[in-house]
Amino acid sequence: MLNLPHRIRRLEPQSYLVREGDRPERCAVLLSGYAFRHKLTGQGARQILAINIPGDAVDFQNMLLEESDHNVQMLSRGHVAEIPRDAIEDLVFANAQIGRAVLITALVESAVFREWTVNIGRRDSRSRISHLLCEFAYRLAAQKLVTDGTYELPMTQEQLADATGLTPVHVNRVLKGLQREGLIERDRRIVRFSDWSKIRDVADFNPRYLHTHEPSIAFA
Amino acid sequence: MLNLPHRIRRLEPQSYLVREGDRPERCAVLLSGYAFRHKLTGQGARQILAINIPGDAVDFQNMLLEESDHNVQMLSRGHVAEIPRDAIEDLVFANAQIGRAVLITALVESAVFREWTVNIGRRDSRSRISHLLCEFAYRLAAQKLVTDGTYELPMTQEQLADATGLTPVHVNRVLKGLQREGLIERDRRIVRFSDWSKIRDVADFNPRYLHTHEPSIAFA
DNA sequence: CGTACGTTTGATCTTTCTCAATAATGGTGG
DNA sequence: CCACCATTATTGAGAAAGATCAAACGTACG
Repeated sequence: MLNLPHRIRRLEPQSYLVREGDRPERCAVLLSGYAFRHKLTGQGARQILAINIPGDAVDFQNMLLEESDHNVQMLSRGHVAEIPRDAIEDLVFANAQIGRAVLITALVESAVFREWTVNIGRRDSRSRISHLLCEFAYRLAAQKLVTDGTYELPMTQEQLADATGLTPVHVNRVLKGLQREGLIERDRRIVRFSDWSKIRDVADFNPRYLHTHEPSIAFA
Repeated sequence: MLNLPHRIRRLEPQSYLVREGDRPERCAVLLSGYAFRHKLTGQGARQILAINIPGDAVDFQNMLLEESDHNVQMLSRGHVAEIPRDAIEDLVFANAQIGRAVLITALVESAVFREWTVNIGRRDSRSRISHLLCEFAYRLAAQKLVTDGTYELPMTQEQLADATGLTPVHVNRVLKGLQREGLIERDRRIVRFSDWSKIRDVADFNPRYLHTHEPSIAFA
């Protein structure tokens, strides 16, 4: 895909890749750094919908539609390659191999949205936060971004709250609880699982929805 | 799409169209009746993820993946046309027009998943239930299934609860409340909005995420 | 080295859940 | 058509998870 014409851009934390209401004109591929999708309610509450990690194509979701229905913002500093909408569209519809790959990517992200709905709708705060930590670990591991069972979670507790439908205060209490129970270790934004099978059980985490072919080695 | 080889089936309420873990072998198009997607947690709680109405193709979401990550079940009696996976795949990748249409359909459903996450994560029970009622009305209206501002919502209060992340008891209290406030009228499963603009405001409902080109006449 | 942002903690309040009982409804077989 | 049964809806009382409010504490960076 990076054989297409593209432009590399360096982005600061909080900068917008997509704004709700925009007409999508390009698709960014995250080369480094993290991004997040979110939406605001009429009352100004924010719901974070997904976290994107390096390697993710950030705007298949909006690309073929007339206007974007949510925002995408950088979580950390990073780089993206921006490819014009037309170039991607031509490629996707000209080449069945690539078309299939793009469609599958979009469907897998859709599966992740569904799992988040389950997480927020039907798990208590402890499972809910653990689930987010597990998903993130698992996806990072697939990109070889986990070392010694340790990874960086570049989110503030307020962002974690907006991703899980909780308040920052409650997120803090739950994280401390998980720590007290010996399920996780934390230092700033660094997270380490003491025992993968325990946290996985607390989280009710089943990676089927990620549709990864081979289980990542770190978390079998 | 119905020019492809297909088989019409009549389905009873509660019958499964897709089970989590299945390898998708066909794609069903709903001709009549309603269906719903759902997932169960390890503790047996159910989260309903989406409602499908006549005209929806029920399994673009799983079709290209190795195994289904959620269940699809009939809500009411109805008919589906089942098209073999291979036939659809060939068509989608051979014909760019159709490929584009299928991709857009999948992306719009994805947008609906996102809005449900916002609804469950960041709206209180009153807005949340109202939002579901508004979305349903709006989508039905687009299919000309609303008459005199009245439509059938073929869901039990338990199903409404599983769709909104609430309990059936609370759903009941909220519905009664909306009724007492004069926002909705109900008779069995029939719902009528006394004043569309009022319920829309309570629901914080903005149809942008449905990506319908023309607003449905009933609810402009 | 101060200032803004993020984290932590305590006290209190509210929404929603849980448990339990009763009432209404719809479908079925006789 | 009617009586019966299972499912669904409704209501009340009490409990609990998580929210809110408020303050203090850390820490990173300019």
